[in-house]
Amino acid sequence: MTKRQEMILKLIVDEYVKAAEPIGSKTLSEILNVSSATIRNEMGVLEDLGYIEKTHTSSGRVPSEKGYRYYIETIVKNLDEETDGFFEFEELFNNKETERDVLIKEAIDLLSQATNCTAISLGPNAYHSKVKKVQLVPISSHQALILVITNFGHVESKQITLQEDIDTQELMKVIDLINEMLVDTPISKVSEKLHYEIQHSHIKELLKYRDTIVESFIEAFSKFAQTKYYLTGQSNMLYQPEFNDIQKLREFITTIENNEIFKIVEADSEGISVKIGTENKVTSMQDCTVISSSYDTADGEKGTISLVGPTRMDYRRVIPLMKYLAKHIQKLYEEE
Amino acid sequence: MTKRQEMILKLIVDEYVKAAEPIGSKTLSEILNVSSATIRNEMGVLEDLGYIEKTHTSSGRVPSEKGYRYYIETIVKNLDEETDGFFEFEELFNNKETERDVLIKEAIDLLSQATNCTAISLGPNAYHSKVKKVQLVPISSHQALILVITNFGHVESKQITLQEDIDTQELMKVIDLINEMLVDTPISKVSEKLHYEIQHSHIKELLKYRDTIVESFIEAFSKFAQTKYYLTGQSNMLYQPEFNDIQKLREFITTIENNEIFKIVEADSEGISVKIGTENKVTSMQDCTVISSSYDTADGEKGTISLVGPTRMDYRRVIPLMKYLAKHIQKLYEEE
DNA sequence: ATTAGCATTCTAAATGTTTGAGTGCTAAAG
DNA sequence: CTTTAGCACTCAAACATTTAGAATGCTAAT
Repeated sequence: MTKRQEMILKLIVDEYVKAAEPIGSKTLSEILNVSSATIRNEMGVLEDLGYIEKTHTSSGRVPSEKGYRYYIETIVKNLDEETDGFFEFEELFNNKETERDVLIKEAIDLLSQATNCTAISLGPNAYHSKVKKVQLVPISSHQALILVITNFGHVESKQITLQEDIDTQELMKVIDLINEMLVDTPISKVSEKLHYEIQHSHIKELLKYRDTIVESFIEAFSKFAQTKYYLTGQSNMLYQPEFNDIQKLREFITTIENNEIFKIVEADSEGISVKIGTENKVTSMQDCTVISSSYDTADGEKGTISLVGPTRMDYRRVIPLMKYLAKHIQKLYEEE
Repeated sequence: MTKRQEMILKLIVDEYVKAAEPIGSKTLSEILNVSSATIRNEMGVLEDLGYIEKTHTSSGRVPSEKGYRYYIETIVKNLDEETDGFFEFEELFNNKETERDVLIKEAIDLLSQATNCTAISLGPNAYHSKVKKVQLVPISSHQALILVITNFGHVESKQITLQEDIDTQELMKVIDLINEMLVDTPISKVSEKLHYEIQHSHIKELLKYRDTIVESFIEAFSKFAQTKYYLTGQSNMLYQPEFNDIQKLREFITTIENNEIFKIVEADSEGISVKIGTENKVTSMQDCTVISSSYDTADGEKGTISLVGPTRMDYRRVIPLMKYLAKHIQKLYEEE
């Protein structure tokens, strides 16, 4: 591809992103100061190469998926890291007062607003955190609350109903033992350890109904494995012209409500990943691009932020922004 | 209104609900065994009275809001309480194993599925619960977790950062005092009491940085006041013909995403409330009906379940169902 | 009070017409 | 060999026209 052809491809992408309408030779001839016929010839070549397409015989050109791909790899990747210009975001991250999770949520809100796309944060789960403390709080004569706290301050609780004939003293002793047993155990190992130790300790004799209690514990622990997520800005996106087709709009909303969108988002995502159109496997998303950028937390988990929008999105702005955000969120974890 | 006119109104509503298309005189004449001309005369009367409308000069009739109102007040209200026929729901409520909150969530899911409407559960907040226990759990050298537990087993937590020069011993003493101070205090009174007592106790001298600590406490408590909600089934609803208008669809989604829907839902709602079309104040909802049914919890709070759907919905089935659900959810609270 | 009959009204779908933006190709000019 | 002017051609989108059918209101007869 010649330098000029690349320039034309770049312009087609840029203009199409702005206008949402096929770009004709006349438009480009005005920008490049060559005749429209020349542009047409060059466009013919680009079309043969598969970088651009017509929507019908006599329409202007739009970028193909291959065209976008080229644009991203060649043009966006070579941009100087534009760390500036993200003024609102900087302001956000400079506010040291706000809690980390709240900050992330706000950043995601802002992201969706700034891009008119749907933004998603897939928080790291606490699966590899360690147990800090296990506790039982009685709340009535036959109800109690199991509390589990991790070294990163996550709390999960599970209510249990106590059998009539249980001795509170005994129970407390059991909890103390369990506590001792589990402190500093990674959440992922809890179930295993609990089952094993109980066979070899004197809890076995201590408590008749230990099975139900232990199961309740395990249930409480299993909550840590659930990845927390936050999704926002669907409505921004719906006003984009690609969603003028009512059937597509419905399918998109359905996909989101059924959480199918996470099938796409969770996938691989080492660093930044851009999936254009049919590169996504979920059919209702095949007019969309999904950009995911992941970050590492201190405890070895990975979190991901993602952006879902029409294939026609402003990659030049969005990709650096996503990198910037992931970097800063990672920093939040490192500071802790 | 004569008996026959009422019958015709009922039929128009019933048929329109099924077909989603204006009902003509011919259709009804077949059902009622009178000529279409007779029906036309009666329809003329009903239209003059404002119960039905035409969509254009030569169309069939559709119920007006006034017509729906009459239908609900006169025809639905007089139905024998049809407690049966809610087979799937009964099954749900008979499962005594499941936790209450999960059960409500499942019921709401089923409700939206069974009606093709959006269903919402506005859980009671814990504003009037009482403090059962307050606790501080250190999670690192300069991080700690404030835990607050209510008599109904709700837990809220807030992470705090500890000043370098704080003495853990001192801090624990403060927490003990606060605990003593607050046990059995209703959440709604906590802030007041905390501020008052602290002026009159020796905590004042005990701890330099008590202000930040106290504020963190209050923040943790304030989380109880937030009403928890659950919303499901938007996507079901979008496939209804009233959402063929793309603009309406977009506005509806936006309203939901911005939580504006709660403006409508929360309102009054003693017992069951049915708001038809323009009776709702949010403009994007004026082709919808919102049905809310509330229940009392043991601790004097009110919870609400709501159903949002097109004005053309099957009131005969939905209204008894909503009553049934509210009744059974209330029972869940009473059993505890 | 009911109904048959009929002219009237209006929508929705099918069909035709016009316009303009854009293309590809050819042949001339640089 | 590259660029460009010129022209015939294509197609979508907007607009106008036609047609069929469903429903109406009204009148006059039952």
